[in-house]
Amino acid sequence: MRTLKKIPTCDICQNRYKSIFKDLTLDELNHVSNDKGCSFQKRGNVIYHEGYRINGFYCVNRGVLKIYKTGIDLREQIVRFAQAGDIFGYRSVLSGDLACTTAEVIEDAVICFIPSTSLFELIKKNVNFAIDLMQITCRELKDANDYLADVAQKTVRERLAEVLLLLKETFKLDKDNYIQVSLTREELSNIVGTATESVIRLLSEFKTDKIIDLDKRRIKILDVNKLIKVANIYE
Amino acid sequence: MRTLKKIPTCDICQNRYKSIFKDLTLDELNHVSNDKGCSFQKRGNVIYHEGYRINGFYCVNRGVLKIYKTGIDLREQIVRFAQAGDIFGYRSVLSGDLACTTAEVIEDAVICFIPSTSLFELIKKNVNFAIDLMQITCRELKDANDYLADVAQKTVRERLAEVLLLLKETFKLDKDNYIQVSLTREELSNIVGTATESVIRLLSEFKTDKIIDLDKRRIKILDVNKLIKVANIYE
DNA sequence: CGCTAATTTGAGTGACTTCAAGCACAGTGG
DNA sequence: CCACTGTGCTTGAAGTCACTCAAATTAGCG
Repeated sequence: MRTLKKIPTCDICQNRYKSIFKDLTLDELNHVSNDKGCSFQKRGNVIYHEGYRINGFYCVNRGVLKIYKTGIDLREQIVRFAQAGDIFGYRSVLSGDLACTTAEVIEDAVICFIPSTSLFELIKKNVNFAIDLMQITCRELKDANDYLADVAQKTVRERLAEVLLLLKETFKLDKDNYIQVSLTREELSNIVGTATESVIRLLSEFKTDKIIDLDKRRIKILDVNKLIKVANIYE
Repeated sequence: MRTLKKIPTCDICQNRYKSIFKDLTLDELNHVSNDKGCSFQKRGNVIYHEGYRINGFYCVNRGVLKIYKTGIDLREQIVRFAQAGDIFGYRSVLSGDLACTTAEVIEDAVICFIPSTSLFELIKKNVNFAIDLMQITCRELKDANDYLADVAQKTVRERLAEVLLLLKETFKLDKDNYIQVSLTREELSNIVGTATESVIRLLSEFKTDKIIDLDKRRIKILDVNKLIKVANIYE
């Protein structure tokens, strides 16, 4: 961890208009900018730990984090990712209880910290901000419920296929059409909710079936429709 | 469904102070009371269907509902219950998209309907209401994430034990210490995320082990500590 | 009407199958 | 050299299917 000397101010932040701060006035935005802290964080760094109190929330300037719960036998269950423009840690601040997840950097990141007082001020001052915040929470809630039903009902094979599609949507593709995120097989298994070996086996099956292509940790989806079929998704 | 002639007004509602409306002024409350509709609903009635648009949210005056998602093969996944004082359907209203769950009555209920315009008015007028609403959403989000990790990592046996403990907390006990809710084995399996037969088998195992007692659909927890052990819960 | 008969619904059991976890171990590469 | 990936093998948990039994609903009908 390294506190940045040159803190990226919010008004010129690239993520401004796709972030929760999009509806702030310039004045409100500058307030946030003044109140916030900012740091550089390397892969593996933990921003906050499950069970600890946090007195503010975080906004990702760049980089990627995994947000996970620690289950039985210390096994991680990844519940979501956070990348440029995303906020995390706000749930604990809003509900005033301890962090129920851990946030860990998986791609070197620059992360801003906004104290909870600023958050509540914004909610009070700017109703559109409050509604935006609710919508983010609601979106997360919907995703969580959707995924809950999947995990409870689908096979590991179906879930892995679905997770690959989800990763594709979340992280977009690089120039070679590989999904732009580097996850270990274990991390993948911690999203799907299965054993690492199962992920390895299924991935190589998918590769044999020409559904995906693998290059180390990089994954390219060759046949989206087949993958959708395997994932058992209609709609 | 039957529209009630005598609508229970919010100001004298028994659930007022444990509901989302606890921080409203009397004036605001009367506004809600004027805008709302109210109906009597029998077991089996569906209040709204997954995939449909709803232009308001619901508040339970009395009775119990299950809120579920429909997964593959039309199998239900119950994500939560709603009972006296609880609101439901608000997520779709806030995020402005289609209902992602179905709400069905499992114990004859009286349900009020508050149009979305009233909801947004309240958010704009009363910041404490807005914060309360956020906290409810956050609580639901936490529960969903917690349960996601469980379903992904725990065995059916552990999950059933956990669900029984959850039901005990949610529905309290009657005079004979039975959990005050009547669920079919299939509904139980739709919470746990397993086959009906598995629930039946495990329940009778728990009974043999003197952990619970069964009387038709009624369930009594005889040994909470044992159940906690089976559920693999520390903390 | 009241009283069976017929049908449906839910609970429970047993036999069988399969998915996926777990373990042990062998590469591989940063 | 350690963390990660990959493979083979075994085993057990849990799903599926097929069925019985009991209770509750509905239909039939004298």
